[in-house]
Amino acid sequence: MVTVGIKDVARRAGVSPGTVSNVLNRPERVAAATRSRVEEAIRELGFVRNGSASTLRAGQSRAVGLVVLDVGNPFFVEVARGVEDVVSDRDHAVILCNSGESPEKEARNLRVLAEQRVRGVLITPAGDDTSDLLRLREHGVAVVFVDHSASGDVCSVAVDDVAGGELAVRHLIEKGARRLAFVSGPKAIRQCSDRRRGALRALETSDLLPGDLTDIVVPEMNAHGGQLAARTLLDEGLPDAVFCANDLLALGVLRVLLQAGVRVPEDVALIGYDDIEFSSAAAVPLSSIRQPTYQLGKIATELLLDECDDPAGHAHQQIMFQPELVVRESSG
Amino acid sequence: MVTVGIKDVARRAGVSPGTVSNVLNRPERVAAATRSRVEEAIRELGFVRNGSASTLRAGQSRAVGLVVLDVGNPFFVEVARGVEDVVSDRDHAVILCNSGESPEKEARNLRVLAEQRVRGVLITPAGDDTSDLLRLREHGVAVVFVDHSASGDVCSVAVDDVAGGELAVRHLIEKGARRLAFVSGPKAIRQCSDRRRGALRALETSDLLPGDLTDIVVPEMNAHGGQLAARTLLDEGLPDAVFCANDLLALGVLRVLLQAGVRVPEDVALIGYDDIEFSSAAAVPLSSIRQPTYQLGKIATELLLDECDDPAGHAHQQIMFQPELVVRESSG
DNA sequence: CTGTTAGCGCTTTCAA
DNA sequence: TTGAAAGCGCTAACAG
Repeated sequence: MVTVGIKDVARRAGVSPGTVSNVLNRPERVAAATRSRVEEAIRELGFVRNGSASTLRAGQSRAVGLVVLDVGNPFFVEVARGVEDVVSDRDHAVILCNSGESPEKEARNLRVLAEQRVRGVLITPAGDDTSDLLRLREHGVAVVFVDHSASGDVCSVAVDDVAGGELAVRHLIEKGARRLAFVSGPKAIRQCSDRRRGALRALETSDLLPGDLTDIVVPEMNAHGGQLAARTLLDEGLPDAVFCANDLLALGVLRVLLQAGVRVPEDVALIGYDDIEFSSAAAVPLSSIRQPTYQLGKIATELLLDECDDPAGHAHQQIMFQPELVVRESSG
Repeated sequence: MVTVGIKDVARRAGVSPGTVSNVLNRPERVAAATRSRVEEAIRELGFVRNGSASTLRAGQSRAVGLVVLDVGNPFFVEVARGVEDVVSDRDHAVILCNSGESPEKEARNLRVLAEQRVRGVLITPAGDDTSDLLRLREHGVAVVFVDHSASGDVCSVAVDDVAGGELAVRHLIEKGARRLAFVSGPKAIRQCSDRRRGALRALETSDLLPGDLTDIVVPEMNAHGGQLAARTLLDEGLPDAVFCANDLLALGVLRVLLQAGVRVPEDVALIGYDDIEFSSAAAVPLSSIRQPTYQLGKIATELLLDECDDPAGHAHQQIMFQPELVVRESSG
């Protein structure tokens, strides 16, 4: 095992360690000839800068944390892509963490990120208690909420989920649905409660009553959760239409319904949320609510890094996008 | 911005910094009373250990790197789940990197991981030149190949892709296919070339000739690549059956074929690879080759951490799983 | 433009 | 069982 430090490089190039550090961090301050001598020594020796040492000395790293609810969900993968693109443009790294919708796992992830002294954290919170996050900020870690709208003194980039829920359910009602079901994950997840509120709002502007919407809550917002929900639906009597809080749930519901011989959309209309790529390729192409997913990640990261680069001159912003209805066969 | 160090904790608890460090790292060596006093001080002060400092001092971090070809591919997400489970059991962290099948991005990722002084790297290499990786090992970073079989002095966990390719194509031939196409990403990706070799082997054991298999190579192994391939197929004349190097490609092919009015499997039979969750829910449920994906990640990580914990007593292992044919409608 | 120097916060002998 | 002290490798003043 070889360990090459900045001193070894300095010796080899016949300069001081400080100069090597300058070549690494502020190359413009070093004479071209010296610089190339140092660069050659670095190459010859296979020197790799010790990130811990520079982070320790500089007081902060060149990494940001991204904490998502479910890495298995293509929605978050697309967000991550947006983050990654900006971050690597600015020569930083992303540490991707998965909270699996669990506040405990989220807290563990945040502890690790705090220990790593990341410059900032992009997070879709798993619960409604964001006090841990505010504590992070006191330690000098910037925070931006992703797919979650904040108030006042934090940046956030979100999509109007109430509007999205309303869009989905109004569409189902226009297609003739009178008895509806809403399939979602735990109510503590804001995306779920907001989309539900939107659904209720659509009911209000129709001749239906709140009681015409049945809630089915499952523990996880993935295809497995959807399958569970569909079985409940099958047991308790099918509604005219089902609105799922995301496409993964809808795909699971679709699968079980089709297996049971239920026709979609003839017997039951179905709509999901997020418009992930797989939805259009499903057994019955899935109607959904589309969000500017990549943009969410991209803009959130720009906000975060701007805040890190100039904390004083930074004004917190809350950005809210509008979602869009995509109609396909499942509700056509 | 608050900065609480180990010294502050020590002062508050009325002990020395060394004792605080012991509470953090070897609690059993500290008297119970002292320990709880220190723990209380930690809580009161909101102390978070500086990971850079401890990594610097200890010479290595408690993190491992995972470099995958495509985070957008559910196959790798499932691998990552296996990795994550083991790693968090052992109180380590994962730094997840995406090479996007590009050796350049891979090299950048490896540099970052080397700077972070990760204990080890789990990687599915993007090219066939693994010399960068061997260099990593000289710097004391353990390496385990995932979904890629190595020889002799490195650990690897893989699935027999030649056997898988053979399984897929033999099945298509048994179903009556005489003219076949193989859709894959760049040949430099080992998964592609191995699966193709398997396909040819199946041809050999039949009455078909190598010329009966047409190669369609697309730049990216995702749904978009599949769509491209399908258009080529449509232009150049359809074969009886299509074997895709992964399910994402197959899903893309399926979509374009169906849009063009081609019936699957009546006009063209189709089989993918990986058996990702979405495949069974596709417009025409997709036949595929199943691999023990989660196990791949889990076992690779165990091998890696064992090597890190006891480099001397560690014997390198190459583990090879056998894949399994899953027949669904698309080739039924 | 380059060298010297003083730590960043923590771990880890070694003594007490 | 606890304390004192010596760095880990690097950066950022400051001097030259």
